[in-house]
Amino acid sequence: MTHQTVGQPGLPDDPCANVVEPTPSCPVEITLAALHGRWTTLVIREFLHGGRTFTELRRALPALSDKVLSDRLAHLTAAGVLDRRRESGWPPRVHYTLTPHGRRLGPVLQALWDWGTEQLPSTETEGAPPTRGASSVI
Amino acid sequence: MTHQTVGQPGLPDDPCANVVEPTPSCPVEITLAALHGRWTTLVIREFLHGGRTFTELRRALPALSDKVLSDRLAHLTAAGVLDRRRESGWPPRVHYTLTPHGRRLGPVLQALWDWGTEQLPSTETEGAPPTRGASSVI
DNA sequence: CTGAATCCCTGCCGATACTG
DNA sequence: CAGTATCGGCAGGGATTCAG
Repeated sequence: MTHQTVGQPGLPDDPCANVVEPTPSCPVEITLAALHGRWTTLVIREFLHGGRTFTELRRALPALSDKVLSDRLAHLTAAGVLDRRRESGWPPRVHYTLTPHGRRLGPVLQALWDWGTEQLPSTETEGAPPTRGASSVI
Repeated sequence: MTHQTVGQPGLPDDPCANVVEPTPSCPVEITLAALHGRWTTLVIREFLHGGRTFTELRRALPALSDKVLSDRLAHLTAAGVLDRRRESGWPPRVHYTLTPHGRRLGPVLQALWDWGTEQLPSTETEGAPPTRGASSVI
């Protein structure tokens, strides 16, 4: 996405901050691409609690089909978020863990969470009913 | 998405942190929904530099079609990110600005940017070539 | 000037069935 | 056990055209 936030120092004049169309090389796009797809963030959440095997994930997320779970794991592995390790022995098991890079998604998800829990301040036009608060989850 | 990051205090046992399927009421989903869609983050970037009119945005992002720009503005307005104000006079112009809520997307985009610029550390299995660094933007 | 309506096309998601 | 192959449905995105 090629942004730079308000007055924030640190990314003063990155050339990417001026692109005029979506490009996969933009850092914001890279991150959004890593998080892209339904279920992806829920899968990552599971890993923030520790390593998991395919079956453990399937039990943790029963509504997620094998195919999509497989897709997500492959995608996250390719993105450098997960580390895939075949355990020797029988039955064959594959153990996934967050890479150090993947672990640093924690603050990113925290930022997403924080914004999502924020009340919509009634500063838009009138007084928006505060029914969209953070209290009613699921 | 119903996460809670690693050991981070602040969201200790939010009920949403345990959902087993994607739900629109999860804070992470709310934020990702606000950012959802191609061009969306680029549009937000424009607003981090100040208010804009439809035409100004069209000039800033020439490759963005009118329809999609219109869609994005409507979507961001509905999400409480933008404030839409019809300017009286002729020709009719509409001025958009970030709401306070929308302005707080700055840190979120910063977090996304930061993760995207991070080097993939060669700690995954072997030595991954650092060809995916943050240096080559657009 | 600022969109809304329409059409087509592509890519994602889910379900099912099959393999090392 | 841990995936891959295939298919269908549906929503997103782009181009074009029309309206307030």
